[in-house]
Amino acid sequence: MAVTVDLVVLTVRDDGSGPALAVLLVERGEEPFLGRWALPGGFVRPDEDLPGAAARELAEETGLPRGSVHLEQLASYGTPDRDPRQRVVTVCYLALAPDLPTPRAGTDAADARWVPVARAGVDPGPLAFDHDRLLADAVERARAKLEYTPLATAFCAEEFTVAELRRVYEAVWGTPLDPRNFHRKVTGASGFLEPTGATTTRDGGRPARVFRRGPATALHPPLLRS
Amino acid sequence: MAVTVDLVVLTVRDDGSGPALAVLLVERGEEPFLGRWALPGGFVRPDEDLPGAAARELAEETGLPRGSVHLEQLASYGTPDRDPRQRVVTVCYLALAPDLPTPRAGTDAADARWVPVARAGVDPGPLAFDHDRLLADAVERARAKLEYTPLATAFCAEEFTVAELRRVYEAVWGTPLDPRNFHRKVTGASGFLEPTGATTTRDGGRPARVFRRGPATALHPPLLRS
DNA sequence: GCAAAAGTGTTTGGGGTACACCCATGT
DNA sequence: ACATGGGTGTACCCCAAACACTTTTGC
Repeated sequence: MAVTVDLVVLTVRDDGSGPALAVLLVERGEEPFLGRWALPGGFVRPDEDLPGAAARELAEETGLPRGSVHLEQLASYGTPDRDPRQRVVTVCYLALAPDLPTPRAGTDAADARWVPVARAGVDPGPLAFDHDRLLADAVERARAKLEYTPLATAFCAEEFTVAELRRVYEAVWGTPLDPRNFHRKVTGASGFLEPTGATTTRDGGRPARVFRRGPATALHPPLLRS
Repeated sequence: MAVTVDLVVLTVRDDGSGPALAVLLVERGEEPFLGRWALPGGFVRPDEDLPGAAARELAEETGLPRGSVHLEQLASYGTPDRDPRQRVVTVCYLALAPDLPTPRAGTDAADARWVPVARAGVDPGPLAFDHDRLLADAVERARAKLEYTPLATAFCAEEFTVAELRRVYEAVWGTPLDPRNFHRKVTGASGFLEPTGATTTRDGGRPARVFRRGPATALHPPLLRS
């Protein structure tokens, strides 16, 4: 029985009509499902643990330093026929990254690119294996986690403004938020944001204060989608 | 590489000082960790999926009909040295059951019993493998899920009173709750409880209305520990 | 009657939404 | 001066905590 890790790498990037949630997909260069789009992933090696395997695959696909990406286990999938070659149990990981350059294709992939989640699994057809389901589960988990954890900062650069953080929430949830109330809520949640003291005018208008993520691991009170 | 499922089976039962959260443990009858207490579990067979393997192990250990127990996947653990025999990745499942008779020992277990979670891993020493960690993760998940899902009903018999449901929450969370506000909240959450029309005086005092679980899958609004 | 538990009403405070308003910059 | 976005103040509403109070049984 083989064990793999699959990665749902999400980011927020402009898709032509404003910031949108996007997922990293690779075009398979081998059978099965040759030519189909799939989540990046690969086999767990005998000497590495599960988070280690996920981090290795992530580094191979994105070339990112390990510390700059949030990585968290989601769930495992092991239907006997999910891989036609042999019995494979896969452990799915969720990775959240700031807007990255277009990734390079990994060793066993023909191509790799960011795809808006609204089009993934639809536009060039369903994903390989059961990856449509993995992706749907991951997106729902990410949406829920933004409510009660400071995870949205994982989509931002190290330093960011409240408006940039708000655009992350709006992209992931797909809803517009009131800028004034959003500002009050996130600056009021203790440990969520730490002011750097700097300001920026990169968004135009009055200069915005610049923050970095604070030490909090949960949001009190939570931000609700309502 | 081998794949197993491990089960954290939780129930609420009287431990001498009122209702308390308890976990099903088995005494290992084989090496490794012979004589130590552990979570029930076993290898996934080549022809069964992960939920199927969990349900089979659960039935072998408790003898319960499959429909009466809530079963949900928690997480996977695969540190290379967690089993001294060979590389094993385990998928941990959480099962919630109403108060059951003392279970029979399974095929490869010397003994099986309910242990209050406060004593598990402490009283006769640490559990086998990394099961202390699995248990801690599972208990935290169960506590969190009671807040925003109707899962507490899985600890109750098919028909129950509001007070019985409240004692479940108090046992799992370890906090006393105001009976009046609790009553208003659970009866007000749409789809949580369905009245049967019957009443009972098994708790003494004024007769209590009897309920069964409703169709809701999430609680609006949630019950918060705060 | 009295104890015990079920269930309801009422007060009060905190947090959410909606939105008016002011602030600080670029052009 | 004006547009643009940052940030604050405030009124209103809903819900949750706290607790007084009524209801319905067993003994």
